[in-house]
Amino acid sequence: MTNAFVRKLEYGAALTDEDRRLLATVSATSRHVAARAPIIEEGEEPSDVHLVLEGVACRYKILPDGNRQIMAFFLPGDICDMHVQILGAMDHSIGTLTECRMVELPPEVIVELTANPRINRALWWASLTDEATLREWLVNIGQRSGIRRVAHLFAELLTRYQAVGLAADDSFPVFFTQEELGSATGLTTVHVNRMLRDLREQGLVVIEGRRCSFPDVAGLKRFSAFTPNYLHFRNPRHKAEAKERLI
Amino acid sequence: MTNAFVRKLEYGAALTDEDRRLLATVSATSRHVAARAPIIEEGEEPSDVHLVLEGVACRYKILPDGNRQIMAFFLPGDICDMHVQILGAMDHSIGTLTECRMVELPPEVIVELTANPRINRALWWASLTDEATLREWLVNIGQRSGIRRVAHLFAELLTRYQAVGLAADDSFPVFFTQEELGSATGLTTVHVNRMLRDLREQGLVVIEGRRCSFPDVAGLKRFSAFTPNYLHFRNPRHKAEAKERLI
DNA sequence: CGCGAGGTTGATTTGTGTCAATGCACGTGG
DNA sequence: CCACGTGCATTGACACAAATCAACCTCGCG
Repeated sequence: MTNAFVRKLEYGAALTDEDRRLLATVSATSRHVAARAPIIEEGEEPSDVHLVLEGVACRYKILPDGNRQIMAFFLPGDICDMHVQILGAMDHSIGTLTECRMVELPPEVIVELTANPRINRALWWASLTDEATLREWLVNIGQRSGIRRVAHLFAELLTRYQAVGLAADDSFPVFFTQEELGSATGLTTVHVNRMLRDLREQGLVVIEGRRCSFPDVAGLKRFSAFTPNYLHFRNPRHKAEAKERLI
Repeated sequence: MTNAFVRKLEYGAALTDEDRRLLATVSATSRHVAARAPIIEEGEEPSDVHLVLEGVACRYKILPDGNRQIMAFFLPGDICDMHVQILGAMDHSIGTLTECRMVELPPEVIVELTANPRINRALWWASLTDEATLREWLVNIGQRSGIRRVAHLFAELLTRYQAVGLAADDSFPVFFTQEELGSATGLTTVHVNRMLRDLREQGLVVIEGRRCSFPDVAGLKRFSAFTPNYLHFRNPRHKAEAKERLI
């Protein structure tokens, strides 16, 4: 009865069982999307809100010279384009990386969801953490060396996968090519390859089969100066209790 | 009776005279803030929403090694931290660059403003364009060479100053040091200095006295591949008319 | 008048990009 | 079932953009 979407929103508000049922209901009908398929493209006017239940999608822009910058990875539970319809034309594109199971929420459903104060708060929380993640990516690309950029991205991805219960063993699926990793970190494919070799030699990252695992998570986080505060994965019940204690 | 805040929100919704009066009223009481003064710091829990009427502030993060990444410039009319209170602790800091005239909007006023559907829409629009600007900064730092990064930033700043009626003559105040420009573009001070020299020699940027002006705006935009779509400065009245035509 | 913050310039180093070749795994069709 | 093609990973040689280090300049201001 639960899915990654519900599990993620738990961090945004203290949901009731009824809230969970509503969320499970609206995300019950999902469709399969092939790998590397477009979802919405720059210039289009979006109507439905998209949400990833399985697989990975991304937000990106393609420059005149053909280079692309990936601006976000959407893991299971993530909403791709909440609110963008207010702006009219899309200023970027969204597409899948792997095969995905996705949900399309029409405007009426969004209205229904936001009418519920706890769900509304949780959706807000999700939007705002997405933006905080974007800010951290800017810091990552703007200030860190290539190897630390890749390490930091991995630390973030692991933390996010764990938050929705999909990385209990400190590993997540290899949903990316090295070229895509480069597009996300502002590095070339060749350089990403070398940085991965260095990280492997340092015992921080192991890529085997279709899994990316981390034998020394603490070391990875230390090396990349990763602090999870920007992801705001604090249990909302604790928050509420903390507030009560103040009164 | 109008100020940069009202002028900016005009782009977000078709405001009525009454809306403008309300906006002017809530932003009537402003306070002076010194240059390089903190507004909110990472870790704090914000309550009021801050808004710049005159001068320039910025959003930034300081890394363990002391480097800082500037993630946004707040020009006159810009809101610094709408909605962040939902997340609890700030994951970044906000501070002034120049002397500023700022408004602090307490939660009750935000409630009053968002109760008005047009103003609510305009505030949403402002948040979403801020996020779009952040995305473009990521593209800028991730994909463009140093000189184009600086040029693109200038093209954006000029466009934004013009949108609030403060750059009729294709120039805006020099609100930054070269070090700050470097923190915003992910370059060192020394390199920013050289890029500015190159831009001057190419006739694209002139910095004289306290003004930064652009003798060849079209050339600047072409050189930096600047397209203003992500700023979403389309007059909402045109949008409404365009929709009517479709019906 | 002298000090300090910010700007400018040169010499040198280094991280990352570019170009090019090779390897490897996997799927497909003969 | 093998041969081939294709997409992705890997490696080396080299080029270049940007960082670093260091000195000096300029100008506003106490």
